[in-house]
Amino acid sequence: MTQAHSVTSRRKAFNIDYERDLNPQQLQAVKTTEGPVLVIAGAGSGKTRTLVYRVAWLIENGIPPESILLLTFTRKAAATMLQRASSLLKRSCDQVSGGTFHGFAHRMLRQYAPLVGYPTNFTIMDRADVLQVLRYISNEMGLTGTGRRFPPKKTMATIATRMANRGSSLEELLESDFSHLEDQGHDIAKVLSAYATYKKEHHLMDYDDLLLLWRKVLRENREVRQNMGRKFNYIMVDEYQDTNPAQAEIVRLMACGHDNVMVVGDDAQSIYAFRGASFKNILEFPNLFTNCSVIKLVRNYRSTQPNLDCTNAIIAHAREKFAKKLIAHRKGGSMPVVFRSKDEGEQAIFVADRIQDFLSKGTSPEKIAVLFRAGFHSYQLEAELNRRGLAFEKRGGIKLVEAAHIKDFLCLLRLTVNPYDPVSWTRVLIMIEGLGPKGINRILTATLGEPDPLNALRQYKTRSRWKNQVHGLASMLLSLRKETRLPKILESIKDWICPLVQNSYAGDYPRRLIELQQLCAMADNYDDAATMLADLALDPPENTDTSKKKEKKLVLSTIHSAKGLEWDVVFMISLVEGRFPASGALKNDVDIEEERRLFYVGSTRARDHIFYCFPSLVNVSGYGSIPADPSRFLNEIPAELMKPWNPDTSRKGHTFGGSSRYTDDSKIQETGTSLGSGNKFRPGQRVRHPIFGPGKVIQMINDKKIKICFDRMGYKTLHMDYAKISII
DNA sequence: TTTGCTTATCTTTTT
DNA sequence: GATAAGCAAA
Repeated sequence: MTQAHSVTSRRKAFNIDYERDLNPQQLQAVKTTEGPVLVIAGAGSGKTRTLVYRVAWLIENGIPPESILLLTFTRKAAATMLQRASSLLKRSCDQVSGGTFHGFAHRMLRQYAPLVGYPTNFTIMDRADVLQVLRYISNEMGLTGTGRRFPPKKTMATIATRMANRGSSLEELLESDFSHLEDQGHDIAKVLSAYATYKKEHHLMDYDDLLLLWRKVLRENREVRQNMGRKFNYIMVDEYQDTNPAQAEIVRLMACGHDNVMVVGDDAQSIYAFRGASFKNILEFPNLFTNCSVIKLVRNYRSTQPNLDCTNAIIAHAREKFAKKLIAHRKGGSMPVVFRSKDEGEQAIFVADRIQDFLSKGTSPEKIAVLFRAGFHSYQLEAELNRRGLAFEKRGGIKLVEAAHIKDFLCLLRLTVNPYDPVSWTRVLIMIEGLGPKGINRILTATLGEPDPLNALRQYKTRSRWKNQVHGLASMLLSLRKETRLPKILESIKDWICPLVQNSYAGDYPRRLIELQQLCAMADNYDDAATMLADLALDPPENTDTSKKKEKKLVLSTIHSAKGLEWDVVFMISLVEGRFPASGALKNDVDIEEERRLFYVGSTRARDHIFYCFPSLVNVSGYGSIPADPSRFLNEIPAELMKPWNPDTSRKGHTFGGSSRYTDDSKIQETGTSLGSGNKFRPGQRVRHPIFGPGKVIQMINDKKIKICFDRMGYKTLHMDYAKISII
């Protein structure tokens, strides 16, 4: 190794007892001084602990903290680990670099972007911005008029991001994932290329650009690589199973010259395929780094054996065999509970009842979590909890920065960094009364092409009534050019925007004002606007409910946002086909496999108690209550490994009966079919199914059976007594 | 041209 | 149950 630091000097200086706190495998990982290491760590196996101790160990042995880089899935995860390391060492670990791939890439690009033809004053577009730009471009190209069925902008965004993250070509991608769009490939390609040009012209980057451009810098500049290699001697990556090929290559390039890379992850917990990640990446690691040592952590310190028996059963059904069986370190434990409810309302009541049980028995609220597949699955439960006055914190829901007035504010701030950003201009200008899309378009075409858009706007000639306001805006932004103190900048922006916010959100102006003040208060943590904006875009704070009390709350979370966390009590709700596995995943096996891993991730979050809940009827908007089958994943767990909720103590009636599996007896027939049995359907007709979405009738097989080709799922034969099919 | 109103649509998951 | 698109009126 080239840049080794002496590792023998100051042993035992801090008296951490590694042997006592870690098992032999963890110890081996912690004490590896050089070369690549792959740590395959099962759920609850103490991988965070391993990383924390490794940071401590390296520092204790004389490795300068600033030469350690810790990449994690969220910024918070990095911060937590460094905090724990600090308390072990009894000294600050602040100098250790930590954060997310995107955040790190952003930091680097602010320095190196010119090497790939970008200015350093670029701004980051969030997802909503991307959608807006894509819509704008499709409109400009005349692809969205009535009668033309161009893929919705969401699909376009998905196509773009998958191409970027997987590194596949448009043709490959359309063939594999979007076969119904193949004949529109030409138009899609045109939009995508216009999108790329647009971003470059206006100094904008989306999330994927951060990664790809940073990779490009590394690929093309030997000096930068060597710099990185010298600067960061030890690189650690957590949740490596959720990285994509681009990120893997970035790691490879940054480890230039020393190969001191340790990646930690669990192939069975890979749940970000939609973002280009694949569990195969983690298995590829030894090919990327030769002489890589592989360490496996299989002992589970979190859960009890009855719980792990279930999770082992779930993952045993995976097509790819993850040769890992979790063995509980803790003794005892109770069996997972299954509860069938009549509908979602009853499910909410059940969960709320149980939560109150636990609370009254002394469990503190922050040790309880309710997990679900998608954000909206918890709506009914949220209502029920509110009714009972139980405070909760929802993760993976609407973020503070997604609120309209916050966005307005941030767009204004973005303009101080990048005055070429039309997305922000549009958002800001539309606030001015009397100024609409057409007017804005005229302004932007006249000013954005100029070398100095702000001055151009200051001198923009018009006789419209909004003239003064627009000029005032330009003057305000111009005056901020000389201001380097971030708090002052935010203050000016707030002064400008407050009257307008008051105007357009008259009802809850006070609340919004408080949130804006909170935002301004965040300025203390940052040196400049660009850093603050990047941080907010890449790691948005959850909506803090404006009550600044640090009250301990129970958690409602999507499973994705629950990654890496644990609770004493976990409820998994709405475990029915179409919800979990999600309807969009029913079409192919690969997606089902990912759903299964997701189910596995959810189940392994529980320390002591887990409740699997499923309603017999689910609400699908526009269709009312429709019958739903229990999730296939529940059926994959042998019945004897779970116990039904004891009907005696539950409210009444609707618990599932006896030992029978949750199959067809559950089909509850509500109000019959939507359209009766008459031959209302004809081949060629466009129809819609509440779960499968839109499709085309292929054939009426007989009175009761119909064959439909769904846009998203392909061919299905449905029974008309059960399926609620409507004409569109 | 803007704005206000009505109607349709659709809900994975996230850096 | 939010939000975008579509249409009529100011």
